[in-house]
Amino acid sequence: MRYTQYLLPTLKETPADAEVISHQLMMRAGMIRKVAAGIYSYMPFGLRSIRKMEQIIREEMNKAGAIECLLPMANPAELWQESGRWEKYGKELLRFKDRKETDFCVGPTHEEVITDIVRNTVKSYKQLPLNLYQIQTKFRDEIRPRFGLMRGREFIMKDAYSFDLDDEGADSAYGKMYQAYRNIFQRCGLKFRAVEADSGAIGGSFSHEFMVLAESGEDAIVSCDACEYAANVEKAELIYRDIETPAATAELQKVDTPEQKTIEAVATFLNVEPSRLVKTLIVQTSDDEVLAVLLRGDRELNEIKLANLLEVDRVLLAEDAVVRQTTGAPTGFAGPIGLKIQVIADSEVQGMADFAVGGNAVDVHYTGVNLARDFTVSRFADIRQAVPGDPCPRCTDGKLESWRGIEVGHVFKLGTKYSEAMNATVLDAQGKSRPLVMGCYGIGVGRTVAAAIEQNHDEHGMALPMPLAPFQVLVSMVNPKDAAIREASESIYQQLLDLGVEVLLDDRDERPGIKFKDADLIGIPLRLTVGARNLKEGNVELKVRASGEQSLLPLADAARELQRLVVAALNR
RNA sequence: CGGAGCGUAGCGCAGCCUGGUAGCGCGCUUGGUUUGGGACCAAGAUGUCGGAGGUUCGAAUCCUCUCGCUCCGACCA
Repeated sequence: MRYTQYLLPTLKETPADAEVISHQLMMRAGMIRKVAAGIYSYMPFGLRSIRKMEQIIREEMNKAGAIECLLPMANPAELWQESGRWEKYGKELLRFKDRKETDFCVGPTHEEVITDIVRNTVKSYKQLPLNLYQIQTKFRDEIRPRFGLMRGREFIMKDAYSFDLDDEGADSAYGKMYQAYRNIFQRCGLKFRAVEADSGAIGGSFSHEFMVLAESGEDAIVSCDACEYAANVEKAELIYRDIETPAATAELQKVDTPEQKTIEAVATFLNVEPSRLVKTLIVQTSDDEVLAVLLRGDRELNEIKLANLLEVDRVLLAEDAVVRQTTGAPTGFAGPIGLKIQVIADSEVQGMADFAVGGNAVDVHYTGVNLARDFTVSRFADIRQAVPGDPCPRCTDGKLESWRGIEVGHVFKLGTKYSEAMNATVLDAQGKSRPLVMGCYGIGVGRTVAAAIEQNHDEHGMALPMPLAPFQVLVSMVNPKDAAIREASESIYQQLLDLGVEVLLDDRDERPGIKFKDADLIGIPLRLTVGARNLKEGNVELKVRASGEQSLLPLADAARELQRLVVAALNR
């Protein structure tokens, strides 16, 4: 491709509304343009990366035995009513009516459509196992789209759905997808982790998220420094071995703590570490139950763990009025002593004695508090957020480390939720009708490209790895008006095309500075500079974008050498 | 949906408080000089000042309504 015949509108300045690096660079490198909040056009240069990502996914999915199809964006409400999600999905589901006033939605995911197809076409266990996937544009009317392609409303996603006769088959399908995902992200040259994730309301038995490690990641994950364990903090379990409650040595004492509402303030006031305090949170469940939760002073509640424990959709911190009503004191002085509601404590609290708690009255706390003697806990459980340094729940000597990650893929076992709701059954070998056991597997295509940029950039621009780069080689003619330079550049360009290398020829009549700045910005992995200086000696200059290393190549060998480097980088 | 802010040339912004002929930098066009890290000179083009209504002799500027966008929070297969 010749630059002068291409559309590659680079921006010298960073657009004001781009917050994260990948968004800024994708805008500046002319890869995307915003059309509306969370909705982008893929410009030619950006589309090339997107297509490469799709192709890698396609190849690995096919290799894993999945079959590509393409489902409609417009979904009839009927199907969504059948699964119950027309009501449940909420405002994120973009709904509309056709000319006959029939309700439709734009598919944010396609369990309903695929299940409908399978129930109508798959009747026998002999047709199983089956794994269908598509790469398609989805729409979710996110409350708050942000970070460019990272969290758009309209986005390209690969989604796959597996169908099996039984759990065993479904587990095997899951395993194959897990491995395919590892292959995909490995091929993209990404540093990533597969982490255990909360399967949420879907209630599957297991679920993994694929996280690209990046500072700007929206998710916090932990991993063990000794074994393979890794999990989203939402999910990360904590295990206490042999907890014993120490004997009480202190007397229960009421102390005045004027205006000391936060754990920090109380700890400083009482001159103890926050870890010697027990904090009491008043929470409200989605079923409107109010209960008290005890945590060590320096810990955070993991609301998802608590919701799962209580088997409710979600839990929230209670509003001030509710706190006042249940404890008799404003927020900041809640304590377990004398409370009439259910008290749930984090397991860690079981190992504490002689601690301090709120007094359920303005400006009052208790010290020398002990379990059992002073109040009762109805249940101890793992409900706090994991932090770095916590012991690994899987091995004996590992400690947890924490990272930020961008969720680029999610695999999960669905079970029979949709097949039962939508009556998707097959006959087994005994002639008995059984609901299909399903799994679903997503990859955010645009998000993965964005994540790759987050992981591969410097102050001058992006440096996408070879498999995702829009072009493999940039041939930059320093001065197109110089006949010798022009001739040499054109010759190499032609040779590279003949060798099947994806090459962009910068044939613009611009000053070298502009060309080099643009080259760094758009980050094509290999840059060949053809300039008078080296050409006199019969050489051209190679610069590797990512490492910055430079070398001279004889003009005659340049094309072949570049091809070799491209192939090597693709097969790394 | 709660809080904050912004809409003025393709991009980045000033002007608004205190109403009076719409500006700057970059980019763009033409000509010339220049050519290894975002050059220089000269001449030019480009605006429903987000939209509607109001106040006023006169509104980018003041008032009301409205639409869009961004950030923080809540939310998130």
